[in-house]
Amino acid sequence: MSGSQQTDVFPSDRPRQPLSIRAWLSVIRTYQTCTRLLTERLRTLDLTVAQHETLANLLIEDGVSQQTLAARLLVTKGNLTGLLNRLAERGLIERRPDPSDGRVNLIVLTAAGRALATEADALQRTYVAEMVSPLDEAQQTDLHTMMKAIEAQLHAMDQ
Amino acid sequence: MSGSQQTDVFPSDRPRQPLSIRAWLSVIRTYQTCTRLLTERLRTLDLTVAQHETLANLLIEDGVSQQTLAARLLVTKGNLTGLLNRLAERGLIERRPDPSDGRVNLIVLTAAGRALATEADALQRTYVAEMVSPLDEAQQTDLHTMMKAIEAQLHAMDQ
DNA sequence: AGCGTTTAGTTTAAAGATGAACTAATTTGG
DNA sequence: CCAAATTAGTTCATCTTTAAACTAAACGCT
Repeated sequence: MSGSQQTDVFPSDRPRQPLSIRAWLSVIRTYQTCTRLLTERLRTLDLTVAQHETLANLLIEDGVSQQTLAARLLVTKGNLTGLLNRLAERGLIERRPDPSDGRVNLIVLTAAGRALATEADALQRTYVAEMVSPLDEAQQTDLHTMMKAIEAQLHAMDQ
Repeated sequence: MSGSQQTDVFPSDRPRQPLSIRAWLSVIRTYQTCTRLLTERLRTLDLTVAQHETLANLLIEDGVSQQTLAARLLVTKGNLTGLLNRLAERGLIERRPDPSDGRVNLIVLTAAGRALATEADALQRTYVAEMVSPLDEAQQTDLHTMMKAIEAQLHAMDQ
């Protein structure tokens, strides 16, 4: 699935569409292309994007409950159970009982998990920096601002 | 999964991170939030996002091969087989043999499929327009330009 | 004509994702 | 103090997705 296939790929931005749709479709396509390429690069570390995101999140702060982690990752708790099972099988994370609440698992990185997460994090930083390099600082700031505005609007729409 | 849960959700944009990472993380989060909300809305039409995207693409032009459709949707052909199976079971699309090439299925919308695709398309336009409304026209144009620049860079990186 | 390659589509195994139903532990109110 | 409600996590059915192996048809070339 490597090798540029922006072949005939059809005119998704035909002028017929309103500006808002064209703008957002470009976000969708770019996001998907970015994810696909990141997937390939993470394969060198034997990690999927979902696994990487989980580890990266734990690298910032571990020792949190599955609920908290699921909220941060924007995934369902059912999904997270399977994700953590696979990471635990590989010895990258551990579930520890919370002494103050018998229902809770506290999720922590193992040493191996922390090492791998650090590698993956470096890979991602390099990748994103390169990908975004055509934009100057002002544009990157604008992009961030605009996305925050849209996200706020989405939360407002989800009354 | 409705109801705003931008609860404690943790400081994903901590100043520690470089600007490029913060900017791109905001794209990821916004994309995911957008998808989640669109999923909810499409449920009123009994469509998943993947199904809607397939139908929307066929609405622009049908009578194309599965390969072509897969390339347009940025999904694998194996994925598309299952997707089309489910849409065909519901009578929304049809596979027609290509008289000029015995290997090819030409995918066409049925009348029901066209009607549903049209409804979903209207829903999506309204949704995206509302979501993007905090941005003025110039910003929407900038967003589109920036995404195209990043996408071009990604294709360059995928030598 | 015929052999080898390419191309179209299906199938499969594994991971990911959701929402709903379920179990177990904790909290809350009376 | 205890029944009811809430919360944490797992399990399940369903759908999405990928990569790889496979079948069948078409093409290319000598």
